[in-house]
Amino acid sequence: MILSGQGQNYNPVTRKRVLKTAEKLGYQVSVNARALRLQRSFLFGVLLNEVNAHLSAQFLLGIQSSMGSTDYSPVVFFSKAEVDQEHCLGRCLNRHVDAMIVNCSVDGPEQDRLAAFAARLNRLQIPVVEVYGRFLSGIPSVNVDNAEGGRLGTSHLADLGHQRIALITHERYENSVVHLDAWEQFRGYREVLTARGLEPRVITPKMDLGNVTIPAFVQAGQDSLDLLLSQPERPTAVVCYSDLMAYGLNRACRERGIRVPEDLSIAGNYDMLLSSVVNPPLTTTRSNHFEIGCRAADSLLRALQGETVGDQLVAPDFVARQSTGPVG
Amino acid sequence: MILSGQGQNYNPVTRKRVLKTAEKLGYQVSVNARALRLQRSFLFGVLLNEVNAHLSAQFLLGIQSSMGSTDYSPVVFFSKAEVDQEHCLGRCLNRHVDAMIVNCSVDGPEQDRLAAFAARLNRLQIPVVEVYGRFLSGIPSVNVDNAEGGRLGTSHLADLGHQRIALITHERYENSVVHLDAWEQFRGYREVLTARGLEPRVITPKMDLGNVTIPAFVQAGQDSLDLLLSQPERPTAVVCYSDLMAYGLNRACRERGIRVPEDLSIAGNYDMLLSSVVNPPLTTTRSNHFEIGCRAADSLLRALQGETVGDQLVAPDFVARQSTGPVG
DNA sequence: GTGAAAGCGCTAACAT
DNA sequence: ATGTTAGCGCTTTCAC
Repeated sequence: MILSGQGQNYNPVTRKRVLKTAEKLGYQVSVNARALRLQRSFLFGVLLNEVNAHLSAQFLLGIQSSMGSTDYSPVVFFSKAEVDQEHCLGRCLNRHVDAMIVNCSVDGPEQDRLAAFAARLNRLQIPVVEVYGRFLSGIPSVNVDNAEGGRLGTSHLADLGHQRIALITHERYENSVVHLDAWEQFRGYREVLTARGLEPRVITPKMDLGNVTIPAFVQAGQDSLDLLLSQPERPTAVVCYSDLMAYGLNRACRERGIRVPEDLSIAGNYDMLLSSVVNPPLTTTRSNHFEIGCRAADSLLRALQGETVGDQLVAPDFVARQSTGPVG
Repeated sequence: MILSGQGQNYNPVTRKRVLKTAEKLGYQVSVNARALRLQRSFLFGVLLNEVNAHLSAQFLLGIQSSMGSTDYSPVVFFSKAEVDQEHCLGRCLNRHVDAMIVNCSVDGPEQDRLAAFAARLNRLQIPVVEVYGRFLSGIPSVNVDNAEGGRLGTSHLADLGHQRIALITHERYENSVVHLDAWEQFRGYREVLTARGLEPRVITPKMDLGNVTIPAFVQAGQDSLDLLLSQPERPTAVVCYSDLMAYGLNRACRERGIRVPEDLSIAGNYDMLLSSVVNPPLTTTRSNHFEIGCRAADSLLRALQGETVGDQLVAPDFVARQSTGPVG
C-alpha cells in the first residue's frame, strides 16, 4: 500500500499521515517477509580468504558502497583453508544468497578441487564473481592488473635512466596458472624493457612455494642480493614481485653497505603498512581495494538485472617513495 | 515433519527414504521462511571499524567458529567514520538482526554522540556486545587485557635484570576514557615495577592525538629517543605502548649507534607483521583475535538463551623475540 | 483511489 | 505415529 514504495498515486494527505505515524512507531519493513514473498534473500555471500585479510576492510567498504541504497546486505565468511571454503559456501547457500563474491586461493596445485568448486558455483544459477584470482573457469572476475603493476615500476626505473633493471620474483612465475599474478607482472616488466631495447633479467631466489609464509618472502628478498651481485653486469635497479621481497633485499643491502637508492634502486609491488615505514620508504604500486570491492558488487547488481558481465581489471597506482633514484 | 529436526519419533524406514529424496533434490530448508515464522532473522550484525582492519579476519573467523553449527550468519559492515557507524547500524536493524557485535572508535572526545549511540543500542531489545573498547555504557564488552599486556613486557624486562625500565606512551594515557587502553597498560606496567621496588618512568613524546596516523606513531617512537637519553639516569630498557612506537625507537637507536638489545632493550605491544620482520625482530605482546571473536559471538549466543553476560577480558600472549636482552 | 485476499515456506498446535 | 491447518509480514492481483 502506501508504505510499499509507489505511494505516488495516493491521497497526499493520507499518505503523509501514514508515513508520519509509521516513523513515530519506528516501523521498519521486514526484509524477511519481503524476501520470502519475492523469493530472494537480499543477501550477498562474500567468501574471503584469510591470506587477504589485510585488504578485506577496504574491499568490504567498496562492496558496501556499491550496495549503497539497495536492500542488499553482505554475509561475510572468511576461510582459512580450502575445505573451509566449501563449508562457507554451504552456509551461504543455506541462506539462499542472491549472489556471491568469492576469493579463492591455492596452497598447492589442486586443480581438481578448484574445478569441482567452479562447477558447483556454475550450477548455482545465481550471479557469482571471483576476485583476486582467476581460478574458477566460467566465472567472471575482478582482478588487479598485475601487468600494469609490472609496467609501472619498470617504466619509472627506466625513466630514471636505469639500463640494467632486474626483476626479482619467485621460481614458478613462468606461465603458471597458480601464480598468474607473477606471470602477468613479469610480462608487464618485459614489455617495458623490450619496448626500450633493454634486456630482461629475472632473478629467482629459492623458496618453498608449497608453504609460503611472510618471513619466507623477506628471506627470499634477502637471499636475492647474492644472486644479484653475482650477475655478470650488475643491475643498478630492481623491481620486486612484492614489497616483502623488496624489504628483505633492502635489509640485505644495508647489511652489506650497499646504499639504497644511490647504489641500487629498489621498487616493490603491493604496498603495505611496512613499506611506508621502513628506511628508506619503498617505492611501490598499490591497488585500490575499495574500487575492486565496488566493481565486484556492481557486477553482481548488474548481473541480477540480467546483464552479462565480463572480466574486469583494476590498474594499480604508482607510489613514489625514496627507495628509487636516478642511476648514478 | 520429518525434515524439521526431531524426526526421531518417525518410522525409521519412511524417514530414511524422505531424507534421501530430499538430499537428492538438493533440498535446503529456507532459513528465510523459518525466520519469518519464528520472528527472528538468524542474522548477527557485525559493525567493524576500519582502523581495526588488520585484525578483522581473525576476529571474524572467531565469530564464525562460535556460530559453528548454529543457523546464524554474520552480516558484516565496516565503518570509516562515526557517521557511517549510525548508518551501518541502520542497515543491520533494517535486516532485523537478532544480535549485534559492535566495535566503536573515537577520533575525538565525542562523548555525546557515543552516549546517544549507546542509548540507541540499549533500546534495541536485542543482545549487543562491544569489542575492542568500552565506550558504550550499559553494553557488555569483550576486550584485550591491556593491563596484562603492560605487565607481561615489564616483568620480562625486570626478569632480565633491568632496573630502570621506562614506558613510552602517548601524552593522554593518564586516566583517559578515550585512551583507556593506554591507561590500563600503564597500570600494568606500574604494578610490576612497584611490586619489585622499581620506579616508573613515563616518557610521552609529543604527537597529534586528534589525527593519529601510522607514521605519526613511528615518528613519536623515534622522537622518544631524545627524551630517553636526556633522563638523569638513562633507562636500560623500555616498554612501548605499541609496536609502531617500538619500531620508531629502534630505528632511531640504529641511527645513533645505540645497539638493540645490548645497549637498550625494547619491548612493544600489539604484535603486527612489521614486528617479526624488522631488525632485530621485536619482543612484544599479541592478542588472540580469533578468541576475542569467539567470545563475543558466544556471549551473544548465551544472551539469546536468556543468560546475562558480563564483561570479558582476554589476556594477550607474550612474544619473545630479539629486541630485548639481559641488562649489560 | 482503496481494500481484500492469496500465497511465499516454514513451524507449532491441533486433529486424527 | 502421521496429517492438517493457521499464520508470520510482505507483494501482487483482483475486486470494489
